[in-house]
Amino acid sequence: MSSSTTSGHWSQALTAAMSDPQQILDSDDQIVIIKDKYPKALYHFLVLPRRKMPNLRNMTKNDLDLLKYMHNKGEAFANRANKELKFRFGYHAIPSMSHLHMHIISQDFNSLCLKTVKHWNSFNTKNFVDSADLIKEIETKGRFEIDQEEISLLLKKDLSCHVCKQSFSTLPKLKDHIVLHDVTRRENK
DNA sequence: GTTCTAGAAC
DNA sequence: GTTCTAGAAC
Repeated sequence: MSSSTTSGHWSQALTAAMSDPQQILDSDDQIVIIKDKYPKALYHFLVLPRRKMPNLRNMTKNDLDLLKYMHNKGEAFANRANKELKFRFGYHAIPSMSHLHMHIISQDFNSLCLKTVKHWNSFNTKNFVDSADLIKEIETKGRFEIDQEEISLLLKKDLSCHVCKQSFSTLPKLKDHIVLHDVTRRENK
């Protein structure tokens, strides 16, 4: 069988991971939590609903209960993993992998797997949709809107620090800079 | 999503 | 010469 058949294609890897007991960190009847295979920060996990969910812009109020459940499970999991670091919980507006997944990611971005401009911007522009914002917008407007063209431009735009907004010409320079910030922690004392 | 690597940028 | 990005992957 070819490796490019649908079930074996790279974009289906999350669906495969969900049914691999060795990869499951936590699960219940509604969700599964796994490690991101190429973590972009010290702590980087994914919350996946067991049932198939539409993509962000096809969500309706009927999906709110599960979205809230995923959010709460994600926050609890982050608290268990590390109480010092600041975390964000959210979805990529333009995801590469199939099967809806909520990222749980600490804001240190200290990782050798973070290698490209697109990596950086996918977590630090409007391509990263905070779970709380998604939920709020579906509650108030009944749906979530995405300007795909705007987002794909953002992914290529110049790099800037998520803490102080300083711009950098290359990713290595930005990575050298962000380690200087201690405000990736929850309390900046 | 990643790997590989050509050639642009420095 | 080295660093860095960006496009193909059959």
